[in-house]
Formats: sequence, C-alpha cells, structure tokens
Amino acid sequence: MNPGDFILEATDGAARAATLMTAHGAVQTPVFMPVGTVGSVKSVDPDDLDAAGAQIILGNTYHLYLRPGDDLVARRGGLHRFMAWDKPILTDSGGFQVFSLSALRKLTPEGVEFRSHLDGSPHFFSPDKVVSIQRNLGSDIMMVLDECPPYGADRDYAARSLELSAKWAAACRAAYPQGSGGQLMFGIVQGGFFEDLRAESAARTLEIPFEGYALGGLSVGESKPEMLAIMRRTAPLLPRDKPRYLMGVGTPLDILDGIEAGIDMFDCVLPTRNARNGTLFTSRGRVNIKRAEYREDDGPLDPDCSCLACRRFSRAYLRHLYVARELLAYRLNTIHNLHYFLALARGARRAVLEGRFAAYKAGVEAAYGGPQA
RNA sequence: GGAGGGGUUCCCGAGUGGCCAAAGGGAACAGACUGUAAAUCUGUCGGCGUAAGCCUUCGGAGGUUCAAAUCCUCCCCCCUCCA
Repeated sequence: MNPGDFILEATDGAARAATLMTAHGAVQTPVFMPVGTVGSVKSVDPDDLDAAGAQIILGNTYHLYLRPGDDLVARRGGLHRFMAWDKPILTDSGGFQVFSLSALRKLTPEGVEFRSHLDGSPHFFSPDKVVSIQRNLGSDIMMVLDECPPYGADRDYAARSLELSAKWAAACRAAYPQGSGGQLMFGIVQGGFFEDLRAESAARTLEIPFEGYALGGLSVGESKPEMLAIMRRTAPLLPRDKPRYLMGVGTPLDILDGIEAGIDMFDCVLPTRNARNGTLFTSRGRVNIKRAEYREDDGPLDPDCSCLACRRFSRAYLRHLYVARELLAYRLNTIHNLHYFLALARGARRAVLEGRFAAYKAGVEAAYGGPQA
C-alpha cells in the first residue's frame, strides 16, 4: 500500500469503515485525532497517546512556524522526530487561526497578512508558504490554506470567502502536485451556512485532485441543527473513495452524527481542553469532576473505562487533584478523555464492520441525554 | 507599667458619618468550553421575597446623630516598641 491509498472496508448506511495509508502507517477509520497544536498534546506524552489508542494526531502550521520555527523543526529531522511521535501527523494550515485570531489579520487574494499573537511581528501566509512550512514539518497530511468565515457571515461574505479558499486550494495543490512526495494533501470545503454555497465550494474543491476532502467552517457558534443540516447535506457531495474529514468537531454525539453522515475523520480540542477544565466524558455521560458530590466518592470515574485514571484512582482523588490544581490532574483527565474519544471512534468502526452502527449510536445517545435536536 | 497600632461578611483585606449588605483577592458552589493566544472564562456568594422591599451584620455594651463599620465612653482581645 502507498500513502494516499484508501480502502473502504464496510459501510452501514452512509457510515463507513476504511483504512487510509500514510507515510507513517495506516489509519483505521472512523478515527478521532487528538489535537497537539504546538508539537504536544497538552499534558500527555507519546506513550500516553499510544496507550489511549491514538493513531494520528494534529499539529499546527501557524503555531509551529512562529515557534520554534518550521526550519528549526526540519533541522531536527521533522516534526515526528522532534516530538518523538512516529505515527501519522496531520497539520492544519493556519486557516483556523485566520479565523480565531481575526483581529490580528488581513486577507488578500494572495494570502493572509497577520501579526504574531506572541510578539506582534508581521508575517504573511501565502498558499506556497503554508505548503513549504508543512513540508518542513513533514506531516503525513497537509491541509490547504483556507478561510473559515465567522458564524453570522452573510451570503455575500461566504461567497467571496469560498472563492478565496478555492483559489488558495488550487495554489496549494500546484505547490505540491499529487505524487510529488509521500505527504498527502486535503482540500477544504467552505461556504458558510448556505447549502448552495456549500455545494458550490464542494464542486470547486473536487475539481482539484486531493487525497482527501474536509468539511471546514462548522462548530463556529451555530446551533446544533444548523451544523447537522450543513454536514448532512455536504458530506454526500464528497467523493466516496476518498477520506472525508470534519474539521474541529466535536462532542461525542457530534462525532457519531458525523460518522452516520459518512465522515471518516474528526479532530477536536474538546477532550483535551475540557479535561484541563474539569469536564470528563464517560460511558455514563459528562462528569464535572470538581462537583462537591464527588468529594467522598470512592468509585472509579468510569467503571467501563480501562484508562490509567479509571483503573487506579477514585473520583474523590481525581476531584482532589483537580481542585488542588495538581499537575497530575491535567494528565489523568486528559488521558481519560482521549481514551474515551478514541474508544468511541473505535467502537463506531467495529459497529460499522458488524452492521450495527445505529444501535451503537443509540447507546451513546442514551448516556448523553438522547439524540441531538 | 508606659507609648503606639489593630479587631470588618468563611479567610485575607479595603472602607473613617449618608451613594454600604460593605471594594478587591481567595475559598466555596454552579456553569461554559467544538481545525487550542484557554491548566481558561462566566455567574452566585448574610437571611426572607418573583419583585419592590424588609430583616440581621463590621470585637462587646452603652451613647451622640434624621442617619454609625465610620464619632464618643467603658470593657474584652491581639500585635509592635520602650521599661
């Protein structure tokens, strides 16, 4: 198998189970990808990630370019070697930072002019630049530069933004044509919350040959029904024989809704960030570990979980660690949440392979208070 | 024994006549977090009441005043320095 090969193993409704080949090994989908923005999944190490079952993690172009610098990483032998993670890495292009750091940037047809959030220094990201950075990082999957329009953007804005993203996507591909190396490149569909613009963006993006296609610009503040509607309408427009990636999503229920719609890959900061903020995802639903009710609770966080935190420690102890701001709290909480999200995706894969995805999804929904509106 | 400083709502700590149920911080309690500028942010935090409002509270007891955490008297306790 070669990087970019995508083998569809089973379907259950629109849900799929597949294997994507990369330069650093195979990824079995559906898959959840932990976010490791600056070359580290916050508070855990590569062994923790392995133990949690992580197959592939994210890195970020914008952040690593600013610090420590992609050239420095290249001199260290690339991001995998630098961070001692030898499994696949997907790098986001900085498109999301164009959105989340919007006060510090200016868009032009040629790219994004922005100021570093670290020191205010001016920088410019063109499609070429973003590809060159991701080549230096040596990620297995590069993302094209895109603009993620803010929620509430009007039709006009979304249409112009889509145009910009399509141009940038073509330029990114041109800077790294298919087959020019072992790195894969994914295109990104935008179009805001307008179904016809989503369709147009999909068509424009599909004109360009990518190894995978992503859905961007969701979970930016819209309601659940809005997100689901766009996702359900757009996912089927993406090629069946290529991986489909829903960027930045989501909650356990969002992920299952995505899988049901035919999405293969997900990433989200939710498990890691919420872990550091005391919200844990379990087979029985959310647990806010700082709550007083766990003060003397000797039971495991999640009796159905085999992670380090659940195996060895009580809720009372985890609460104490969190309340006392002990560093161990961040690590254990993160290990647990990643364990949960990764197991969720693995379970979904197994369910698809066995043709019982609907029942699997219903089971999780029951734990999280029923299906989403 | 003498001189000075101080006791404020769970804690620390502002407040020296009305705008004070009393700044700010902490703790506590609850909530948020979706391609990570996040180990972050928000709310509540004397009692009753939906509310207007009423009641209780600034070491204790009295007093002055239309009005006192703030002024006066006495008492209790703590700290610093001198003997």
